Amino acid sequence: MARPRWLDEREAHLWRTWLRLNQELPSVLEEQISHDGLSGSDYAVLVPLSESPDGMLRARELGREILWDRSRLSHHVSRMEKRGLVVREECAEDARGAMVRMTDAGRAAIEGAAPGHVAATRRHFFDLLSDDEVDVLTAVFDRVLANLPR
Amino acid sequence: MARPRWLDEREAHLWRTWLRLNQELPSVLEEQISHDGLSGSDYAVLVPLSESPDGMLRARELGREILWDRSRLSHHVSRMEKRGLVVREECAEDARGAMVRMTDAGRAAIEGAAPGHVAATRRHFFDLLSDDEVDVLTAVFDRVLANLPR
DNA sequence: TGGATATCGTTGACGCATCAACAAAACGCT
DNA sequence: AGCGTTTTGTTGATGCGTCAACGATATCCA
Repeated sequence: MARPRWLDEREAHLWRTWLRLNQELPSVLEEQISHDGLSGSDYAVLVPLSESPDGMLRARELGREILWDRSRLSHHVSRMEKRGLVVREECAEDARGAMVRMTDAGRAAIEGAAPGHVAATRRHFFDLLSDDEVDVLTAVFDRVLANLPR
Repeated sequence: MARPRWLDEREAHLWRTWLRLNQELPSVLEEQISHDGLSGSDYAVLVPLSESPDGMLRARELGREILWDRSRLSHHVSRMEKRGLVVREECAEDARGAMVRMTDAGRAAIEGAAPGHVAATRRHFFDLLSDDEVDVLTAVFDRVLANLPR
């Protein structure tokens, strides 16, 4: 760890590109989502809710899905609640728990935003990839993710 | 744009993995950098400065390199200045401009942090990639980046 | 059963990012 | 030269993310 091998030119280029892409692509997609009155965070919260049976998840579960800590989720749910996108309810089987339920307005919001978001995702990402490249990226990302701590 | 093709299962998997990786890998690396008393933002600012001739860049240039807007850079430079990592100086050829110069303490900080950061980058990323995969990722990322608006 | 421990969600404080407004200086056009 | 426009950097207000502390409940284990 004291004197690691430095990155060679190819690696350095890839790394810079990766960093740049991670800054720019999300911000382009965020901007697209915002046209429909949602932030990227709103969208992240609403997706798992929309995929769940009653549009409802326990806060803990929801946080686990999107990798948010409890505090961040609680704060953001409060804001979304004020805007009428979700509501909190008591958790039947665990009195500590809180359920987060999507409102009709919430469902309408994400259903309105999703097509544009998917289209943007295609336009800026998938349309530019060959099938083989999708395979390589999937393999690499899965491997890197699996190797991360925790 | 009204009814785009939805993502198929392969694409959806890759997309979720990509989102997850973009959340987790930076946070793992940030945590590593923070061991050396720097934030990821500090590091981002110090890298271009350390690569520039006198450890000095015009604010505009610096912001362009790391894709930060002026306001963010100005605020962050103010904080770094208080901590003695950089100093502001007047710009000779443009009286509007501001130069940002790395102090000795700033150089010491990034030189102290860089080896660990590079090691972490290897451990969590490059060590897991084959040469061919580096090539594919480079090609893909360059292409995606070139296709982004602006 | 009871007391220690762990988990869950909320809250308030703080730091950082973003946005709009601004002043100063440079540029462009006639 | 002169006036409008553009660029540059700073500032203050606002909103979000993170952290530590907390009360409430559930779980564990003797």
